[in-house]
Amino acid sequence: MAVATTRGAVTARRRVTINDVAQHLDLTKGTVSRALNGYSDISESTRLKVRRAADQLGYRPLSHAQAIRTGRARSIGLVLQVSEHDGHRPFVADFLAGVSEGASREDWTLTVATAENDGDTLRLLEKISDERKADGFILPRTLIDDPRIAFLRSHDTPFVLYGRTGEASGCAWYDIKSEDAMAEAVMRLARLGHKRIGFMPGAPGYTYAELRLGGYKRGLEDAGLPCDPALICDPAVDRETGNNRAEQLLTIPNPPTAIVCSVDQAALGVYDAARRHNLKIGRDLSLIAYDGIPEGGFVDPPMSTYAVNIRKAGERLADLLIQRARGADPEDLRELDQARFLNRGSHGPAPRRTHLKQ
Amino acid sequence: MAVATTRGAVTARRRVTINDVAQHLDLTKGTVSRALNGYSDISESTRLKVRRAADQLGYRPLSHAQAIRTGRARSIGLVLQVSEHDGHRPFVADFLAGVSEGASREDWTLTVATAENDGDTLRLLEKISDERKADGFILPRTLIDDPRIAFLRSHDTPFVLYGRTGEASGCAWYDIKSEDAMAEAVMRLARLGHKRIGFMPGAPGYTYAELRLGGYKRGLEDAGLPCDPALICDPAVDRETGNNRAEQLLTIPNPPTAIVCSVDQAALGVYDAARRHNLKIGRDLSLIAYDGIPEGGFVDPPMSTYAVNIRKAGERLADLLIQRARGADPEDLRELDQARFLNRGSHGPAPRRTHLKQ
DNA sequence: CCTATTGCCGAAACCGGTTTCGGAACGTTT
DNA sequence: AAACGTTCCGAAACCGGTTTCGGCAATAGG
Repeated sequence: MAVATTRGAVTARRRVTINDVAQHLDLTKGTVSRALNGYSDISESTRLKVRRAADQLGYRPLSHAQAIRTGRARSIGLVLQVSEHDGHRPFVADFLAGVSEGASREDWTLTVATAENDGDTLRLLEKISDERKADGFILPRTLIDDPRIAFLRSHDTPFVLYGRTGEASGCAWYDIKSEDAMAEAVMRLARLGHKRIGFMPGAPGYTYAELRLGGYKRGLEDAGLPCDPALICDPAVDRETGNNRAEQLLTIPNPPTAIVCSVDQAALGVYDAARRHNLKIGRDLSLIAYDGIPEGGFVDPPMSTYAVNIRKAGERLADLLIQRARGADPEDLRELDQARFLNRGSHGPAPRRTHLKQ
Repeated sequence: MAVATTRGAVTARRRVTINDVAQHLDLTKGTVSRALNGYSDISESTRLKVRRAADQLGYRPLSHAQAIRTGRARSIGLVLQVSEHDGHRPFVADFLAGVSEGASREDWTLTVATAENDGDTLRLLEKISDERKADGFILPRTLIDDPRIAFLRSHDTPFVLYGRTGEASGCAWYDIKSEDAMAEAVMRLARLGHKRIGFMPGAPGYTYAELRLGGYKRGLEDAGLPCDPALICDPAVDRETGNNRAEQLLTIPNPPTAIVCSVDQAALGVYDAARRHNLKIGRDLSLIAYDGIPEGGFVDPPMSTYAVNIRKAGERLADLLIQRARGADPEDLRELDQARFLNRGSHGPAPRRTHLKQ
């Protein structure tokens, strides 16, 4: 008669434990463990015998049995904050793929949780960390003043930031030089004859928003153009707000002939506003944005933008976190990468005379 | 002098273990454990004392220390297959939010991995299951003949399907009655006077595609319309293919005046094709799709579609899996839900005469 | 008043690994 | 031949929990 197991099925196939392997070879489990973990006090011949027997018997150590002694669960924690209207959602799949790839390369796994707000996030970080379901965390979307950092520090839990931060001392991070992209975008437009170049900032509070605004200003400076505060609209990260902010920019006296957007999603709204004003994007109004969302390729004309390899970001972050959890100095764990320009149809020479209704 | 800990920092705050709690109360750790886990052989007064002391000391059991004896890691496994061009990507964030919510409600967590192909998927399922990083799996996007099912069965690992399957005996699942939505869509269009209603199937091999096609056919039958094979185009799940398939439908003799799409993303392609043919969606060509992606609200006119509460799906699936892992009979773990119709502008009365170029 | 039952907790085994320690076997040096 | 050093493995402690078992004391029953 079949025996019910804890797994809920009726077959009674017992797990192969390290004891089974040891018994099969007439060794002790300690020896088997050391052999499999590459200790130097095991002879090459027994090491081989053990590895072969383990493979043959299909032995796979229980991760939590290992964790109890080693203290490491071999798991990366990731708490995603998914707000209702969030332009960053499309990236989630790619980002996960990258982190997962980077994790499994070192034989780690990924523990994911989602939070609605900041309080939730901290609560989840604490729980996952306290129960040691993860050995450390990747913190996406770094804030200028990020409560997660202080929190994890006080909990003595390793972490790696996706995005630099203000007080970054002792922090490991990976980031894209989006400020360079913004500066370069301004230069491109300036070279095409644009004198009035508007800017649409990203969500306030986030480090990237500050950096990209700085990049825009640097670009103006490099191009020898004045910085007119009226050309910098209010922040936008989604299509609808982007639409409104573009409206704001297009109705000032002497409106811009080009707009640089911090975020692709918001740039989609610029298309809407342009249509309303009878402006043809790429001819009457130039546009360069940032992120590289797939939708940017489908609009008419396709959007010129700086694309981020979000998957690679995830991969690198996973690698950095694992090193950090293994004790590496955070100061040595910092990487910067750059975005790739997608030269498409949304930017062109400055129009002779402005087509804008004044 | 500060002592370096395994966590990589320099503070030396030792973890509070069950022994600390026991010692603090002058009890044994066994008693503390039983008190915290609600055993009946512990008096109410000590139970209270223990719980209070645990809270006060900040005791939180190590999940893997528990797991080693109980055999349960309290973790839901999820292997996502993220192919390059995948219409299902936008859902990932919502789906994760749902699963995460359902998991944490029972104090479980979520272990996620991503795979490139079927082989990868099976390999990851095996690894995660063998190492017991997860107690069971949620299997999204059920195939008619799904290799994951046989695999997990043979590995004696619990699972719950998102989507029914062919040979579903002994399987737990959650699904949306998308076939009903398709049938209803056809009825709506028929009531609006449409006689020639086309259908764009979803990805072959998936259960949902088969079911939705069936729903379409049932709808025709209910409406008393003949089923013309020429009105059923080849499958499409992304915008570009949808565009091509729509072209296919619009160029047959006596083309349809309405199209029902299995997938929103593909329906976006129908907009492109219609524009090319100078057909105004909602007037010259009616369209009803399925999924409820956000982009559907931004196209012109907004897309009429059946929206799925993907977050709720994740939540229910998490709940079902946990029950399954706790030993519940899979036959009792089956739920059906329905999609909600978003009555927007992409469908309308059948045009008097066809506007299509023949 | 003695026995049977019940309530409640201590003691110890147990889960499946890892790591430390000591010592047997063998070769090398004086 | 004795002293010493290496190589390699067994034995046992250990990690932090859970679960089983047995026994003491208080209560109930006859």
